[in-house]
Amino acid sequence: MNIRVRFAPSPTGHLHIGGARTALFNYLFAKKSGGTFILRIEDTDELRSTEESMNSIFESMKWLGLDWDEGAMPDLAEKGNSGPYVQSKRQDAGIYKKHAERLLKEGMAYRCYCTPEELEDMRRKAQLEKRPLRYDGRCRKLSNAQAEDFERQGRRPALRFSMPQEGKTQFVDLIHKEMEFENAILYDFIMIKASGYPTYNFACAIDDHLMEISNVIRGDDHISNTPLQLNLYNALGWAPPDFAHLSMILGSDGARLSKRHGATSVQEYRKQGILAETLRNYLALLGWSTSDSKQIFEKGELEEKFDLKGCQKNPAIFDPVKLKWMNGEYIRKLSKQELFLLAKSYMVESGIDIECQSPEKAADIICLEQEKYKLLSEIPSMIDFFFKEVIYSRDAVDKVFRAHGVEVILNGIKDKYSGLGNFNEAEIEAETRNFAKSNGFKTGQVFHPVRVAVSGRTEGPTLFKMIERLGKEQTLKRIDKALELLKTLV
RNA sequence: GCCCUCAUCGUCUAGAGGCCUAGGACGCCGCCCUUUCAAGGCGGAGAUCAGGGGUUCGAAUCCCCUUGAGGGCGCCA
Repeated sequence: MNIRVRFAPSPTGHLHIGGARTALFNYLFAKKSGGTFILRIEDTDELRSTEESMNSIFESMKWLGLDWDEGAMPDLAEKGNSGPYVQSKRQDAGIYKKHAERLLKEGMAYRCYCTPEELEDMRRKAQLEKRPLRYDGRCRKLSNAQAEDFERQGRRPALRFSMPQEGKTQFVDLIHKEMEFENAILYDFIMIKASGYPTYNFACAIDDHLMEISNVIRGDDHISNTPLQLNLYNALGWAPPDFAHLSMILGSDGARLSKRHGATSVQEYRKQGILAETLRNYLALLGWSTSDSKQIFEKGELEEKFDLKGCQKNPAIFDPVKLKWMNGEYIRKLSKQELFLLAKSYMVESGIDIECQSPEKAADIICLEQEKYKLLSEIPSMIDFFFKEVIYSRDAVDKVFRAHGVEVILNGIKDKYSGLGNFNEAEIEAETRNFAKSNGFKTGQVFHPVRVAVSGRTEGPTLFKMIERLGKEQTLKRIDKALELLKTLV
């Protein structure tokens, strides 16, 4: 059998972490088995769906490298032979109506004239009487006269599926194994809303069948929808796909991941400077693992190793700290050129005039601190002093410049550096050490003030590499500036 | 309230009856390296496997109950 899987987001916002994880698992499952990965847009919520969200989802998917073989594409284009892949277009094509009418004709669906208010009352009453909150099926046996009466009142009916009231619905979930539901607790869900739009449970099942989806891999929150959809398949005489329900992703407090836990969309993490590779790797490990608990995967390795068998049944808490650690790992693996290209936009964004150095020089400077970066967004603040006027941090001044002998040291170093013909790392280091030794200073005693004088801070790249990159002119200028500052200290 | 699901270090997890005195990773602590901050190396603390009953010669692993957590019960998806 051909493996065909789909990711079916509804365009009501940006692609969030949970959705991205579902998309990734579907993608990996397809790649692993040489199957087809399909992107379907479920925009049957006519009030909340937006084209903007749809495009944002496309963009996040592309960025994550989750390229789909079939489905909706940007600019209203489509790819594949099972289209359209946007449900509103399928609705326009009459696809849902056709199958709904067949069920209606065969007596497996019925018109429901209940108003939202009536349904709300029904639920309230059930709540009060401690009964299950499901629809009581009152419109199932409406007489023609009653129906006509409602029609005359101007009520537009919704179409409900007639759920079997006895027996059980069973299926084998690829992750959870055997699942069983009493049909009596299932309910007559709405297939077609009064507006004519299909509901999720209806459109989803119809499309999965028509698109020949072999495996439905989705979040745990859909478990209770599965028996509903299974009964629909059954009524239609269709063979259902296999199901696999992924555990949820929770926030640090164990509650469902939401805004108050911090960034929740792929886009936000991208902005922070998480690499796409990092996010893929991290997300893959939320609810899935290999038997050796491998953490970092090489390019293409996830596609090769992914397996539904390694999926966890229990929910996973999203850990931003581990994400950051992993991002550092991936940043360290970047080539100089890759890092430079990635960092560039963050530099420009934070107002650094990157053009004041040659691209080679700028790349060189950025890579000086490569092993320290955890987020691309923190790069500018770590190396900005190479590109603009030095600013002495309060902290550094208090900690270093107030020590004895700083003035003597800076003056001495200034002299030494001025006389240097070859202003390179080795020469600078030799000269600096030499100065310390011949004047009876400990190396640290000299290094620290020099560091603060040229960079304005106590932490940074290897001192002599840093000074070489700064250049003779800048270095001397900054030592002078530090000397001026010293005079103002009391 | 009803239904469903889940339960191993703080967190992500390995574990499919004896290999478990429970392994790895993040984080934390210490040491080494070192001019700083990182990175790296080495080491450490951290889980009576939610609790209680069974089954078995033997259970983290199988069964039952309890508890806790999550999900669903929408003309949302």
